Amino acid sequence: MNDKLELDKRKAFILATVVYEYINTAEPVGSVTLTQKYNLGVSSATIRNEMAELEAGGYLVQPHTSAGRVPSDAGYRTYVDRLMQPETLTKDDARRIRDQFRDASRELSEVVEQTTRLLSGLSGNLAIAIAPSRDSHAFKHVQLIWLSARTSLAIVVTSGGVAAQRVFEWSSDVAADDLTRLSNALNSRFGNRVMEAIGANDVEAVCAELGVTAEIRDAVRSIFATARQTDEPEIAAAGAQNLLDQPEFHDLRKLRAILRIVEEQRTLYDLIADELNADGATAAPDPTPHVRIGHELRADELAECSVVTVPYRFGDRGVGMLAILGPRRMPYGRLIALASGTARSLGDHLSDVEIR
Amino acid sequence: MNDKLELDKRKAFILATVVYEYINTAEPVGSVTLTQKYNLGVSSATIRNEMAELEAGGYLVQPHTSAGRVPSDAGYRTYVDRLMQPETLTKDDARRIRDQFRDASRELSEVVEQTTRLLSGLSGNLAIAIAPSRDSHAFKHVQLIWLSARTSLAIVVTSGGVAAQRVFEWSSDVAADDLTRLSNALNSRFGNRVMEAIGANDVEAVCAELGVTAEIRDAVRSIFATARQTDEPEIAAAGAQNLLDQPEFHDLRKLRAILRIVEEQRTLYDLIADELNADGATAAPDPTPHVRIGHELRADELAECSVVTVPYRFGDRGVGMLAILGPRRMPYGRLIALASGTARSLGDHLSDVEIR
DNA sequence: GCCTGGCACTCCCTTGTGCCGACTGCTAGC
DNA sequence: GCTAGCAGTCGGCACAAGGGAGTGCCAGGC
Repeated sequence: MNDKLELDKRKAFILATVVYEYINTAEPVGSVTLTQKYNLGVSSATIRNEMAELEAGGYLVQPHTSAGRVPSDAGYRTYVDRLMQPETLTKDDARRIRDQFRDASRELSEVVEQTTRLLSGLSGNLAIAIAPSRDSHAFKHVQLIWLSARTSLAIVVTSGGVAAQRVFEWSSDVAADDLTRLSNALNSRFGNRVMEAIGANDVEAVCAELGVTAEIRDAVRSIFATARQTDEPEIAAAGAQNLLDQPEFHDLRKLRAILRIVEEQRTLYDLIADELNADGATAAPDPTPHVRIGHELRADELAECSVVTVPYRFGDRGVGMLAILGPRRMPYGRLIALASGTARSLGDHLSDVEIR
Repeated sequence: MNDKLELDKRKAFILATVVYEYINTAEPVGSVTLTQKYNLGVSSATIRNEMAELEAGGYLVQPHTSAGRVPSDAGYRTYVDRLMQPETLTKDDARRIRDQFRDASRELSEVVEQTTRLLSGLSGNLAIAIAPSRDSHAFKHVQLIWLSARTSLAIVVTSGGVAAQRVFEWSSDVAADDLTRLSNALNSRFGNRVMEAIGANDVEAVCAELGVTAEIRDAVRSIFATARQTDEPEIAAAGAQNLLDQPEFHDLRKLRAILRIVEEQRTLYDLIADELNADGATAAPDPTPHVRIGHELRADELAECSVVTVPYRFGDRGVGMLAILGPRRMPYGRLIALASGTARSLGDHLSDVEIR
């Protein structure tokens, strides 16, 4: 690849047109097609020369000698960064997004799941969403509920809703009053604190002050740990069957490889969350969609895929991630508009739902 | 099809062997293969005559003139009902099921989802699970929690855990005491009643007795309605990518048709829940797995599929459903054992988790 | 110096053909 | 009632031929 190749106006136009045409037709683009379909003012021979140079520059590749040209990763990259027209949401898409969130669930994890379904339906690709880490939620309430002398229910509520709930069975009788006092103490101590900032030590300190049994102390510690749930990020994906429509996935092996990645929550998370962690949960996320193309994804199975990611905010600090995964040959402009539009609406919806 | 054809011992053995062989190889079975691989004591010509009669009787079909035989729906049906050996769980499968439930989640919907993953992994097919209807849960607790003068959090807990939670914003100030009194009244009135038996009227009656505002009354009514959630049954599916391995689904059109069904929660529910509703939630379910084969599923797209369903119990009355969907050419004995073993373990786990 | 028409060449893909192999049904004989 | 043998059928594979799309290059023109 020759990075020094500057694209003059005509080369840029040809490259843009090849990418555009290939995205729409899935067929390698030849010089004659180009001159016939687009008004270039020069002959196909000239285009051939230009295309040869674009290939030498690393922007295009030829599947085989007598075929047309197909964009390379670098070709797509240039297209996305410099050549394509930014798009805005179509009226119809905007309406569907609005409708979806008007009667969306009020429960965080359900909203996230519904959003992947919406986004996969609109985009015709695979949609993925990561819920904001519970560590960034604000603590709202804990309630230890007396069910019987030997059983209690514990519930922890954060700004995202019920974050943990668990029934405990005690080895000795427990008084309802004690549970209430403990609940009140925990609530007044931790009210509105970020979950991340509530450690096991803090919980134990409160328990110690009230002199509750070791059994109850352990129970409370464990319910707070569950509520933080730092280990398993919540992630949802929908629309894998959309990929079947794409000719690049008619090869079953490729399809399988991709589905395997999607099936593994962990790899899927790693794929999408790069930028989430880079930003850090505290910094305000850059709400611009990011595009990663082919090998930029650093996974051989995804060499023919691209991913559009965009963060969405949950309250003041929480950040989640939306993503669209599809073939490199995806309509970038439209998908970027869809992703950022959906992320915005999702953020708005969540600030409605958030417990303040 | 000729229902009067009685299967003598030899015909039965030949049919069983053809089904068995086809299940294992996915290739039409010819008379010579049969005589060579299995000790039949007669020549291939005799087998040919027998197979011709089995075809006339509707048990076998020929994909084309010069091909071997393949079982028909009726052939599989006879195999499943009368010919095959019942299997028990292998030690290895039993261990994996045990391991899974040992550290499974304690939250109902999560358990259901994890179970589909387990069952799809073990069976190598698509696994589906329907959570027991919340109508059959027992009411355990409602708590109206004062967050601020104008906001409250309402939580309804049933035997299945937190069934509903919602933040309400009031148009006028609300006293914490009023919320507590209302919570107590509702709890003592409804304690342990089946959710199904708690109607909007009952809720309103309690509210009227305490003289709460219309706003609060509506809020309570709505949170109870959400908790019952009769409309949208909870359903999970996992392992669709397993179907890619099966040669019958290498045709992308068929695969698409099936994925479309699985994607639609509603159709998926209808597919599995037949027997759930037939039994009624009150009757103790027959814990024997049911098998439906090909056209018995009453869906053209599933003409080449079979489904194994088995109910599992949740507490005394609640019933959910597990299912395995795969090609007709599935190892029925093994899958039946897996399904019923998993259903049993799931039921046991749930009675641990259930709030009593 | 850049552009263009023309041409030879390359390679894929489709179509057609022939052959092999698998399997059946039938018949005559044991 | 069973069996051996045989003719017939059909799918699938290998192979060759032809068409088509597209390229690179070259010589000539503006």
